[in-house]
Amino acid sequence: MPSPARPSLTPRKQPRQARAEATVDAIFEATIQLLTRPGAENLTTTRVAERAGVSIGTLYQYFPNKQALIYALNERYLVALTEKIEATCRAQEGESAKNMLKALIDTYWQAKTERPEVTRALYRSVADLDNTALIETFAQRVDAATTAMFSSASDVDFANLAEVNLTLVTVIFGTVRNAFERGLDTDEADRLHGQLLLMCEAYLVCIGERINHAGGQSGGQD
Amino acid sequence: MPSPARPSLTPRKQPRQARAEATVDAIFEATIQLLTRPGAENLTTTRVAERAGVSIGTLYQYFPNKQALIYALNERYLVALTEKIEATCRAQEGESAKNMLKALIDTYWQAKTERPEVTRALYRSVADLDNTALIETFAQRVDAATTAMFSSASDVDFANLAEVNLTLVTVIFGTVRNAFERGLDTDEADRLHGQLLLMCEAYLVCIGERINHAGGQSGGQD
Amino acid sequence: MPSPARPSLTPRKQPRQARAEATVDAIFEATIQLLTRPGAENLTTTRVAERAGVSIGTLYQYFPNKQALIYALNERYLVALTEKIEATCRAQEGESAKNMLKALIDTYWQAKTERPEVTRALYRSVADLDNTALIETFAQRVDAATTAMFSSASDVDFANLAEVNLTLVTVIFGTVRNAFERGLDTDEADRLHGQLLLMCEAYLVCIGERINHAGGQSGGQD
Amino acid sequence: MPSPARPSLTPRKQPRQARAEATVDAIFEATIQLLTRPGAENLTTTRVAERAGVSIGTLYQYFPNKQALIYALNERYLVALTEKIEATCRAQEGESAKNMLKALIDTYWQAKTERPEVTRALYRSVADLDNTALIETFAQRVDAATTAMFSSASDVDFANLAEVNLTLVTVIFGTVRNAFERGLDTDEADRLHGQLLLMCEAYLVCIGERINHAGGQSGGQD
DNA sequence: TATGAATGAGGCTTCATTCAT
DNA sequence: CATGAATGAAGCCTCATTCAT
Repeated sequence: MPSPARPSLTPRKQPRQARAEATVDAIFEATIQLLTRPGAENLTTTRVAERAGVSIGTLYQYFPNKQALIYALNERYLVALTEKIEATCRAQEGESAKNMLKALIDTYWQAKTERPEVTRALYRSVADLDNTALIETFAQRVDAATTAMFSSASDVDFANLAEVNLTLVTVIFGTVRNAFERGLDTDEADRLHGQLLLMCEAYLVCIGERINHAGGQSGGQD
Repeated sequence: MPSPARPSLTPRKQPRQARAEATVDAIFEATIQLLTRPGAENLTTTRVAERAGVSIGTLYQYFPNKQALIYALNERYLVALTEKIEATCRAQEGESAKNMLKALIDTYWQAKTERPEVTRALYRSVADLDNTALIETFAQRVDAATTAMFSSASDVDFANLAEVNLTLVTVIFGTVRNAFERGLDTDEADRLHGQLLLMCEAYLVCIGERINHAGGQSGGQD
Repeated sequence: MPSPARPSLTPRKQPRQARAEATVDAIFEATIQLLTRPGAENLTTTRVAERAGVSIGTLYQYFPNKQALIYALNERYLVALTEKIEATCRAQEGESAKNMLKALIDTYWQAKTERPEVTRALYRSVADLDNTALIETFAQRVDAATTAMFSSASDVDFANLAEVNLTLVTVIFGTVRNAFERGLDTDEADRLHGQLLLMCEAYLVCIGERINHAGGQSGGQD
Repeated sequence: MPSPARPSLTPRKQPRQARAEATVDAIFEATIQLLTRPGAENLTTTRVAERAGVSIGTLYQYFPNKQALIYALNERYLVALTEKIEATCRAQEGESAKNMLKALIDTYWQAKTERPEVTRALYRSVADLDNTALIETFAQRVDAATTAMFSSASDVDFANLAEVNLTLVTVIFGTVRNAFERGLDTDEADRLHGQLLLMCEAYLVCIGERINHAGGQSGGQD
């Protein structure tokens, strides 16, 4: 993957026919399979094509180069992840902050945990890819979604929403990833999961925002 | 790069003469330089040797293969980081939990921030290296150090030290890394740094351990 | 080159298109040419590809490594040699033992002599190759062929065919190779050729089998 | 082992002191050990020196280059083998031809069989060495020895001693080597050994020389 | 559009050999 | 004399990519 004169990362053509879409899917699937096998560093376009059951020429019909393939794969993953988070955020509109935290943590934790090898593989795959733009794009979408969610909390009024949101999002996502990389066993992971929620709640209490444990009755004039 | 028939990652020979030690240092330095340049995926043994001002053969006298070089570099970094943390922990013996948290976060944050490109480069460099063992070794040393520190806190008695320690360590390290990867500007970073400390303190309060918030006011003669 | 974790010696892909077959032939031919030049120890994949007029990548499309190339070349040679011997054996069915011996010796002698540099080169090329299996396979085919031939001899009935066959085959092939390696001049070689035949005939007489030197005159109803 | 401008093959200096002789012996022994291990193709001067317990510099004090080492090793082996054969020949002076044949075959067979891996290894080691001269030198010595022996046979008068001698020597040495390479089991080898002797005897009979099977009893006036 | 044979720059690594200490 | 750090030419092989069919 030589980087000077970085080539286009956008797919070469959009699959218009069903057949083409199936091909692209097969290629993605093959890539993931190879990526999640030991020896993933051996990911080669030839092997991807082989496993996808298409010729190498066909692969290059859909992706102008290897980086574009990896980029597209990560994009796909990030889109799905982001959409999950957005869905969670929408579903929590108007809920209590505590519920929001719980839902956010659960969603992210589960997303990272359900196919751990895939997560790990994707982390590795982007090592030498300039995916800053990708990351940023999706970070913004996530920030927007969580910000909107928290601003609708039924029981809290955030004085400095931006700061709190950044803190929570950074802590949650960072902690989950770290937990993930430490290879904790299920038991430890579960307990950590719980403690993370506790910590985030404690944070909200601490920053002086009143959480109406009792529900909305005490204030509500907002 | 971990594949069946994993080649040895241990250095080939220990430098015995002073000359040899200088050589190894030059190789490490050259590796870091190449790693922190854009196009880091182009790290090649040839270029490392070139930049280190030694022949390629000399490089291979000390490292049996490219992976071993990267591995050794990471080990070196982790050793230094771990030792810093251990020093911090020892220095905080008997202090208040709040001071401990502050010291721990500061130490780690600074370690990651002072040569950010190096940090970033090392993260990337290990992408396809089986460094699980390395990580685990140092995670244990760090856990031991922080556990010892927290257990000596002057103002708190942890009912479940292991769990609390794991939580704090995972949250702090994960958050710092994530903050770091998001490429926050200095201002955001500073605020996040503060909020992280706040959150950890709040966590300690929340789990029911009594922290003397009042510090001096309740008694004052401390 | 046989080492632990022996790499595959089987060709990588079968040529499907005519173009590909020509390529493989060119590679074989180039290998032989390089092998038969003085300095044969300098056989390198790069030079083979160069002389064959193909790129080094193409060579590796068909042979997974250098050993596989040498192995395939030897296999090819042994197949040809074995087939020649089998043909000779078939042609001698029902002949007299003496004729059989003559035909066998002549065939082998000629096969070794007609392109002596090739023979010599192949002997050298396999020096560090685990070709035991190859040798064994062809030794068995040859044994089978000669055994069948001798068992059909018109004038002899072998009491212990297996032993006699092994002896004759080992002596003939060993002697020819040795004669060959001694670098005898034509004259010496010719005389040795004759003496070898004589010796084998004498052996048959000696082991008590009746050879009808006189042809049919003695009776022949046996 | 690059061959152009073939460097000197003669040892650099003769060991004069006992210490030096021990060093050379250690180097030879180490070479044989490495040569007889699987992976013998990996014979390197560094490894030889290591195993011999001397520095690489010391090795080069005694051998100007790697080829010279291998050459010297083979020379040593051939000298020993030749001397064994010469001794046998001297011991058989005046004996019957049959006894001579038996002694010669036995000697050679045993020499090849007693350390088969060494034999095999040496065969391999010379693959890319121009040892023609070596071979020739020792072939001549052996020829001289066997010729002298046969000419002293008590019971035979060779009309064409040179031809007979060449034939016998070529057949015997070639057959033994071939038997050796076929990897025969002990049983087969033993029988072949016997048959080879038989064949050589039959040859002598056949070429019209009278062998006094009865030994001296029939006349003794010779 | 699909195929797969061909390409070749360039990566990793070895190892015979030298020479300053 | 011995040592062993350093050398660097050169070998093997991979793999992203192209293009004729």
